[in-house]
Amino acid sequence: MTTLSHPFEQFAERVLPSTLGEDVRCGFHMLARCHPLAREASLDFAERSEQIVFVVRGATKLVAHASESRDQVVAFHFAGEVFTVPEPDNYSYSVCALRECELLTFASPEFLRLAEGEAEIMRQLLDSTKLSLRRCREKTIALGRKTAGERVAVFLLGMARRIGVEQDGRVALELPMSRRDISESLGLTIETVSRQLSKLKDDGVIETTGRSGIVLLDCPDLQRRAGFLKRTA
Amino acid sequence: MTTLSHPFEQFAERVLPSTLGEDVRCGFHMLARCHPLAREASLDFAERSEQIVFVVRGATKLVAHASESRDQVVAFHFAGEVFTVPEPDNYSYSVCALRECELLTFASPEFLRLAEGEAEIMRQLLDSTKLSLRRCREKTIALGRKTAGERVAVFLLGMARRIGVEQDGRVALELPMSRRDISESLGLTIETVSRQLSKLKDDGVIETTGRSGIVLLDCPDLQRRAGFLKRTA
DNA sequence: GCGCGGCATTGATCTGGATCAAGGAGTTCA
DNA sequence: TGAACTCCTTGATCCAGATCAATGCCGCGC
Repeated sequence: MTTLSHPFEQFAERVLPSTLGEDVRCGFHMLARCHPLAREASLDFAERSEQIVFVVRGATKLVAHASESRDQVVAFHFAGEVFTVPEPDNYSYSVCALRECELLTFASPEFLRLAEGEAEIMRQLLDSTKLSLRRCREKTIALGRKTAGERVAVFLLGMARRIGVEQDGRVALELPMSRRDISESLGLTIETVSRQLSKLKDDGVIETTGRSGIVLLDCPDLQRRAGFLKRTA
Repeated sequence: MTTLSHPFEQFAERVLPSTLGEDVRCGFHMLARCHPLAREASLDFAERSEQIVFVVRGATKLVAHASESRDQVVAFHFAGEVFTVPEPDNYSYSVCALRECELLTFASPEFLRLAEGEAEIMRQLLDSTKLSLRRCREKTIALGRKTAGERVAVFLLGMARRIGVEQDGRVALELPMSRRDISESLGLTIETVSRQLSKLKDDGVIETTGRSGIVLLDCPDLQRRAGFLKRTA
């Protein structure tokens, strides 16, 4: 990845087809808003229309505000991902930086007007929306039917697939989110998440280093603890 | 609505643009599979690719199977709606008829190949996927952060908007799903749902008639009980 | 390096909703 | 129209995870 290129270039390379006409490309460029975000800073779209967000660099959480001091982390998103922030209705949503971050945002109606004729972009948008939907449904299953231990196992396996580094069977993770973020994502409390992680450590399934480092020592065991369907291999 | 027309006609009228070429339209027709479903019958896509489903008539639930006897109702869908059933991964999904039903299904990859050049259809598909995503996120918030009482209130208000009949301030509902379906949707037990409904009845917020009839007498009160953000009117 | 502040862990207690266990009321079908 | 089945409601008890309360430890700033 060319780390020093302009944010829009990164977006274009990832999302826009190379055959795209210069005028349309320019339209997207005009529409793009760049947001450098410090750690813990958040983007609030309270008054605005649906937004399309591209994570140029860093890691983010999409948070829904149910009421004072009751936030639900709806999703985590990492560099290179595209996602949609709904306009506020029963809840208001905001995007918060887990680490220092660079985001590109587009007002959705204008984006769609530009993209409508471009089959490739529409396809990309549909794909990323379907990916979000799939993840959200899996979260629904976890929150509706799983125990604390299962939820934590599901979380670790999901993060391993997305940001893990495999090395001889083990997977090393550098979690960008705090225990609070994890608990607000899993519908648990900080204490319960901590206890479950301690239990996994005691059982020799994971190792932790500092606050954010986790090594998954036994993924098959975690898989069993996650309460997934038995793979009908 | 012309109740006796062929299922595919209903789909075409709702989803396909009137300007669509006869050959493409014919392609969709070839791809469509019609499924008349009796009450409680379900369509299982265990071995197949992602599916696009159109509800011609009736009411359905999308169910995820987490493990034996632990099902989560991911969504309800009513006549005229389009939704996507993911291909099985950690969970397997099925669509189940709440009442006698008629469904039209399409294998997603083939559908997309046909739709790719048709901006209007892609737009519709994106819109219905975003609607599913929005509802799924709201469910996530409910399951992650809300009490039993709040979840039931959210459920009733949601159903009121979708299948309620308003008459002088009250909203009459004829729920097509059982208490079990509701509990599996809200991540609760049958008993808890029943108790919460009884409480609402005692408090004069709703009235029930038979097993499936519910009248919402005081929607503002329900709104308060749902634990939504205060509307910053 | 060292001390400070916030995050994480660990322990003790409490509680909302699950589970277990009967009854009661709607539907259906003879 | 009534018998039987299924679904729903209501009550009693239990428990996973929340809440309350210290303590410990990492990481930053000086």
